Amino acid sequence: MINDLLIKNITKNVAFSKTELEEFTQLFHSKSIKKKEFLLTQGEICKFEGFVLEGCFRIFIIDKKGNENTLYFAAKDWWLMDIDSFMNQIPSNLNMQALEDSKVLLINKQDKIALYDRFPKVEKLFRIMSQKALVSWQRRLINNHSFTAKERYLHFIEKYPDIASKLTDKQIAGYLGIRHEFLSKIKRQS
Amino acid sequence: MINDLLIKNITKNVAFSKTELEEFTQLFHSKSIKKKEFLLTQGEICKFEGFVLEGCFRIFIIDKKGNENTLYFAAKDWWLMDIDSFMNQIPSNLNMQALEDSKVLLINKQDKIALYDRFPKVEKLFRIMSQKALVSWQRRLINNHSFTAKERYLHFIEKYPDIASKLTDKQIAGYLGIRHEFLSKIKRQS
DNA sequence: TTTACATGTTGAACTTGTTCAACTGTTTTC
DNA sequence: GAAAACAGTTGAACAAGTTCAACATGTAAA
Repeated sequence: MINDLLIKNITKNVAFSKTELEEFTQLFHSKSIKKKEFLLTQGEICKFEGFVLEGCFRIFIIDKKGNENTLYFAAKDWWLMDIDSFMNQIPSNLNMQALEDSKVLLINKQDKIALYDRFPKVEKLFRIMSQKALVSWQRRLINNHSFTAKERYLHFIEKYPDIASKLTDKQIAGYLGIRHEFLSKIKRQS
Repeated sequence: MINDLLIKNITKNVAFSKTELEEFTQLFHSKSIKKKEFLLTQGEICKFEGFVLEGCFRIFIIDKKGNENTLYFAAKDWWLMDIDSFMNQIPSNLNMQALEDSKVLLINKQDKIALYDRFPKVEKLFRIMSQKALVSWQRRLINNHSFTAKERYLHFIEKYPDIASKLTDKQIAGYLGIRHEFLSKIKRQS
C-alpha cells in the first residue's frame, strides 16, 4: 500500500488506531514531481504539508548575494513544508526542488485543520515532530559555530551518505554554508 | 497577579477559558534565581519547562574547544527548556545561567503530561510555539550563512536592544559565533 | 554527434575571523 | 581598600574561507 511509509512514520511518534490511520491518510493525495522540477518556488504561498514517498528534494533560499542556501534535504520518509508560509498564508521564501524523479503525499490547509480538530492526537504528533526538529536545528547551528567547513563536510557525508551521493558538490556546499570552490579544495586535502 | 504574564503569553497563541487558565497556571511554581546562578547545568537531567517572569537567562553549550556557545537568551516573557533532555530524560548539554536576579515559573514533567492529557489545546499551544520557534531557528541558520559577523552584530543589537544592553561583549560574541576579540575589532570600525 | 551549458578544479590575491600575548579598565571579593 | 579576577582593547602573525578568472570535464539537448 502506498501509505505504509506514512503510517510507519507517524506511528513512530504517536499511536493511532487502524480507523484513525485510514481517516488520516485519506486526506493526503499523492503527487509526482520530475527531476529538477519544483514543488514550491519563492513568492508562492505554500498550500501544503508534504511527506516524501520516493526521491529527494532540496529546500533552499536564494539570499541577497544570490547564493543558494540550502536549509535541508528531504529524502524518502521525511516531511517538507514551509511552516511560516503555510501557517500564515504568506508568500514563501523557499524553493523545493526535486533532485530526482520523486513522489510526495500532500495535505492542504483545510484538511490539516480538519485533522487537528478531529483528532487531538494529531496536535500531539506535530508537536512532537516539531520539537524533535527544533533540537536538530539547534544542534546544527552549534555545529556551524564550533566546527570548520571541513569537519562539517566530513560529518555530513558520514551521517547522510545516501543523500550525499545524490548531490552535486555545489548543493553540498550550499548546505554547509560555503562556496563550492572551497569545498573542492577541502576534498583535495582529505 | 503573578501569572498574568504567562496567561498573556499563552493566550497569544491559543484561546483558553478562565477556569482552564487557572488549572493551567496552578501547575507552575515560581522560583527565584540570583544573578550568575544556574537554573540548569550540563550533565543534569532537565526536569522542568520554564517561563521567565523577570530577569534574563543565557542558554549556552561549552563545545569541544572550550568555547561558550550561546544558543539563545531568554528574557521576560520567553520560554526556556532543554526539550531533548526534558522529553527523553537524558542528561542535558545545556547551561542556563541568570544574567541578573531573575524569577521563573516552572512546570515538571508529570504535571506537563497531565496538562497535555487534560487539555488537548495545550498540545496545540506547544505545537504552535514549537513551529514558530522552528521558523526562527531556520532564519538564524540562514543569517549565519549569508551575513558577516559585523552584519549579524548590528542586526542583533537592533532587534534585541534590551537584551543586548544586559550582556557583556563576550556573551554577545558567543551568540554570534565569533571570538570576543574580533567583536571588539568590529565595534571599533562601526 | 556536435553544441551548449553545468559542474568541478586550480591558483593567486584578497577578506574575514582566530590566536596569542600584552596591556588597561572594572568589578568582585576578602 | 587592596588584591584578585574578569571584561575589553589592541597588534601582529596566522588560518579559514572568498572571489575571480581560467581551464577541464561531464552531461543534457538539438
